[in-house]
Amino acid sequence: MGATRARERDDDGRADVRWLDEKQQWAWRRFLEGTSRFFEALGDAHDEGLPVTLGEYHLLVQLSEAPGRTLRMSALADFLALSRSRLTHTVDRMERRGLVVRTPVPGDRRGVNCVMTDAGFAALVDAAPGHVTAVRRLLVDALTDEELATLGRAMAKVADAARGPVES
Amino acid sequence: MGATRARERDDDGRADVRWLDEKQQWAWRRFLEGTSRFFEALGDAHDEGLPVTLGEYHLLVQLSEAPGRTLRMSALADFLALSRSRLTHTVDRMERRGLVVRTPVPGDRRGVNCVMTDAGFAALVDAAPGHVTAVRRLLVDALTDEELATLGRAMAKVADAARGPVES
DNA sequence: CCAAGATAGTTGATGAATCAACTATCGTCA
DNA sequence: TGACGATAGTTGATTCATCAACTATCTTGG
Repeated sequence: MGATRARERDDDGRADVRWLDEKQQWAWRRFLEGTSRFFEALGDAHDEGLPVTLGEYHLLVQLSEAPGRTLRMSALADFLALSRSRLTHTVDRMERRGLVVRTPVPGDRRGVNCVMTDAGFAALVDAAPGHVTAVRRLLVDALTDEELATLGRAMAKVADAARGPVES
Repeated sequence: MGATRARERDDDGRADVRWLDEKQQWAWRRFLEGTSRFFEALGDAHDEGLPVTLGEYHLLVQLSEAPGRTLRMSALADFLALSRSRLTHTVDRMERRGLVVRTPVPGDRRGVNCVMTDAGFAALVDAAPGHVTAVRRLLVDALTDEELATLGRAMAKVADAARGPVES
């Protein structure tokens, strides 16, 4: 529900949709194109030269910051905004390559911990310079400090807007 | 080259990587999480209730604004920042559903035009209210006018940064 | 005019994402 | 205690994206 709501336009016309004005449309399209090109370019930077993909990199970053370099699957899924299923498959692949291992969660026999191995940490260390350099070139250094700060604030709001209203 | 460059750290250490400071890192992570959640939520809004996926919607929008509701495959790929291959497959699927048709390009026998059908236009009209409502809720109405404007300007710069520096 | 290279688009194989269905464990309330 | 719903995670089928290889046409320099 929610986003689906505005679709009851069949009974008596287009209803009360508030379209975007020029400026809004412009900003929205810039956002769309910018994110698309940004993530494509960043992904390319990882594919050609770095030992882990962008998604794997973010997963390793989360683990590297967790106590014991360990995080439950569910916590990892939340942090990375990934579906459980997708995380399972991703961790499968990374485990095969020896970057992480699965261990049982002590207190809860349903739970599975994902633990970064030394090889995983090495891969992270290996990838970090190229990653950061790319993020800098594509985002941080492309903007003024104010723009970057505003971007951060704005995207925090957007994340909130997207996180909450699944229901209601 | 370029993003790949910073990976020659094997000979004498970490080299001269400029890491991100606190604020930069914060902004970057907000950007990452925000975009991720935004596109997931917007995609969901399309999946549950709207007749076309988000990607198909954008394709139809481009066609709807082109003269004759027609665009060459290559132009479409550029506008949408899609690979040729991906566009071919996407148009395959849409053509099977009758949303677009392929026709030869008059002057150039290599070329293929993608033409929106009436059914395609109807699907666009059908999807538009729900789409716009979702974009509003998730982005436009979540921000102040200034934030949105700055976001647009910033992302235009990001798009530039990502578009150019493939080479060099 | 023609050979070489560029451009346009497709194809099919491989790998990744998604979805629904499933097992297992946990928590709680009667 | 034991039944029921919620939570944790996996599985396998399907759908989609990606990549390299390929055909066909066009363009340009000699």
